[in-house]
Amino acid sequence: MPAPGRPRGFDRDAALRSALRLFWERGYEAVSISELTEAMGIGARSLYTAFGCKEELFREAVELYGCTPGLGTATERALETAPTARAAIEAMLRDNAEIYADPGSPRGCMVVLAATNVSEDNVSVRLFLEQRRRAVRESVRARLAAAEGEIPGGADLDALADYAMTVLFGLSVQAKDGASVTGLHKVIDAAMFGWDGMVRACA
Amino acid sequence: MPAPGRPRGFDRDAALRSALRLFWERGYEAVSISELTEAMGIGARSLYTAFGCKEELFREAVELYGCTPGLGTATERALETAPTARAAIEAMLRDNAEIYADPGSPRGCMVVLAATNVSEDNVSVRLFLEQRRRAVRESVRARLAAAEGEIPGGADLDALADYAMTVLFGLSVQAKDGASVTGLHKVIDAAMFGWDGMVRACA
DNA sequence: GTAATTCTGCAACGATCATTGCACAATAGA
DNA sequence: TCTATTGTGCAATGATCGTTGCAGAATTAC
Repeated sequence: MPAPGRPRGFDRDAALRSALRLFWERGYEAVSISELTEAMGIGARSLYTAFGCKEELFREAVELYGCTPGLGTATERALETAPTARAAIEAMLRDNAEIYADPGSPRGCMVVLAATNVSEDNVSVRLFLEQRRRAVRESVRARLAAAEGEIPGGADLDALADYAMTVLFGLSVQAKDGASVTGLHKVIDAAMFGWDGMVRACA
Repeated sequence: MPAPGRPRGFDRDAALRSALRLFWERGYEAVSISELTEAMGIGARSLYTAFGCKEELFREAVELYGCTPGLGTATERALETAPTARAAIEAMLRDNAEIYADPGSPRGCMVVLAATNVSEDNVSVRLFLEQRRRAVRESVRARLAAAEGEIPGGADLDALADYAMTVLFGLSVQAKDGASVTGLHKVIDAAMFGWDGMVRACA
């Protein structure tokens, strides 16, 4: 049963995907409504009717990024499926590295890079992504806390989680600067030595 | 001997410092000329007479950031004065961490954060900072190459340098998200285990 | 003094920003 | 067919963007 009124003349999901790519590539403020409408193939009026305003569109795009297989779900998936905490962290880093450096997509993580530079009017957008980053950190922290026996009791789980997140953040900048997938994997090789050393030191 | 013509009615260096802080805090495009003129205490016409245009002002601000003791010089200084490559990397990370989380300054590194989101018109600004980041990486790489005997011959200096830069980049994001100095130092504790493991693995 | 030079305040420039009012089109249910 | 509801194209909104022309002020060199 379709809703009453004139039906929408475009594919809302496809339009949102176009907006996602643009926001991901350049960030919130650096993308204008006119660029969005052109990329989405719709008029400004339709954009506002369908998505509310620019910020709501951005938030929807971020949500889509977060729940799209092969993009935002990689982290959660890695944390859930890996058999050990160490493997979970390594899988999170490596799977994301592949995504960050994928030649067919914007480089780096949208959640890390898409709202770094905002004016005073749009601080809320920056805080929105900051909160998403914090949520990822908490997922990582929770995975470490659930690793019975694997991590010695004296280990600083907060420090371990922050370390993993720091490397993850850094990978986004590296990818944006043009780093290759193999280069990122070598970085992760080193990073996992850091994990091992940290865990061993607290044994 | 002063130059002919009407003398400048403001302190150019002080005005540049004000612009630096603003650009550092929010980034290139998120700061408007009117905000700059207000912070610098001058009219728009004086800004353009003294600095040329917004991009030139930004570049000068970045140069100032780079050559200011306690800001951009920390990295170079750490690389030059530390007795070993390992100590150089650690000092670079720790000294920068102190700067990134300094409560009296904008959080994170200006070179890493100030031109992440730019429109198509200002790609040159992003590339300008990208080049500065690359230059830092080359300094790190050179310091590693100069560490005779300390690092085994089979070690991948590029990977080690990229790893150090990745952690350094990540620290900026962490600081921007509100991480404490002690939190950053704990991250660096873990990161240095990564260095040791990487070096030992290639022995 | 005069000329040359540089800086500054004012007021504007055209362009673009995100957003919306309005008339009309296109559907559903009655 | 009539009403209710929703989407769309057009054209505009006021605001702000970075930048500049111009007249006059302030200095040096002569």
